[in-house]
Amino acid sequence: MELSCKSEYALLALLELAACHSKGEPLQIREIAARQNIPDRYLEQLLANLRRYGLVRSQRGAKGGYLLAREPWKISLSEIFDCIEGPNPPVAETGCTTETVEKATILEAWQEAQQAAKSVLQNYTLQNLCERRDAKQQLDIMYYI
Amino acid sequence: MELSCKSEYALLALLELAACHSKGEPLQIREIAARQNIPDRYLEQLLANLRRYGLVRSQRGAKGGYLLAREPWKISLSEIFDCIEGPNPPVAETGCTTETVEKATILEAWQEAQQAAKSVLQNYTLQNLCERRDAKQQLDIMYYI
DNA sequence: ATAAACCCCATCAGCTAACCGGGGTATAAT
DNA sequence: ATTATACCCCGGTTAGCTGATGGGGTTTAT
Repeated sequence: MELSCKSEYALLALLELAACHSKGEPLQIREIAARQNIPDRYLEQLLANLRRYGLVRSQRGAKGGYLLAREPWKISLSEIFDCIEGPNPPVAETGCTTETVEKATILEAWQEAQQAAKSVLQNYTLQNLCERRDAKQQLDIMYYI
Repeated sequence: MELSCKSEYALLALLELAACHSKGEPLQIREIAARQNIPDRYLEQLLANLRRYGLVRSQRGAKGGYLLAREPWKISLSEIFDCIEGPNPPVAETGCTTETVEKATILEAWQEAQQAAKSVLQNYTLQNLCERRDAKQQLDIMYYI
């Protein structure tokens, strides 16, 4: 399974917001886009989505921008993926009885695997990710010397 | 993550082949397609793929068809997904150094989650799947009575 | 020889991801 | 009040993928 560009953009943006979170001032789309090299008009859509799902909040007007809606340690990666990748509720009565026994069996195994992946993502918070990034950055500096 | 139609078809076909495996005679595409309600021309392509990757073997000519290349307990679901979903080697130098520290960090977490899913699928064999299907079928009969 | 079955290649419709653009609206600063 | 800033919403475009179909070959049992 590939990590979609979309999700990567969202994660990168949230990582930036998490870094600014302590100082309480909003960060602008254009600033985030510039720092992480993301097409800004596209990022706008993604952030709008994250806002609708309550992961970030926005401030309009001059000096506006985006902020995390919660502390970075209260946002799991699982939630983020659900927001971005998730708008697929039209499952429409799937799940009740999946036509044939074979299909049901296969689906069960598949979902078990997906649940395993989700569990991992539930245990990662934005905070964790920031810390890992910082650690990586330190390592890079060490190697440079 | 959605289970692709493609993968489901392949799994269904292999499930049929596994059921016939003990009697050693090949099973025809059209027969599999009919039993599992799969477009036969499409299934043909999928089986060809599975053959190239050595999961099944084919017998040409009259009375021909497909057989599992190995015993059902020696084929993991992970392998199957790799064959079907897997033809994505054009990663092209990705993985060496993923541009920015942030991207690398994100990718790491993502891959960790994917690995968790893969582990589940590695522990499932076609045999397991057959058994679970049989168990399910018994249950259905019980309920019917 | 013939028919059954696989083999290979090409094409197509429909969908989604990624992206771009236009015009509207709220807000801070002057 | 006016203006500049920045979010907001809605739509269109393009490339690539998925699921599917069609045509014409080759192998093999009978």
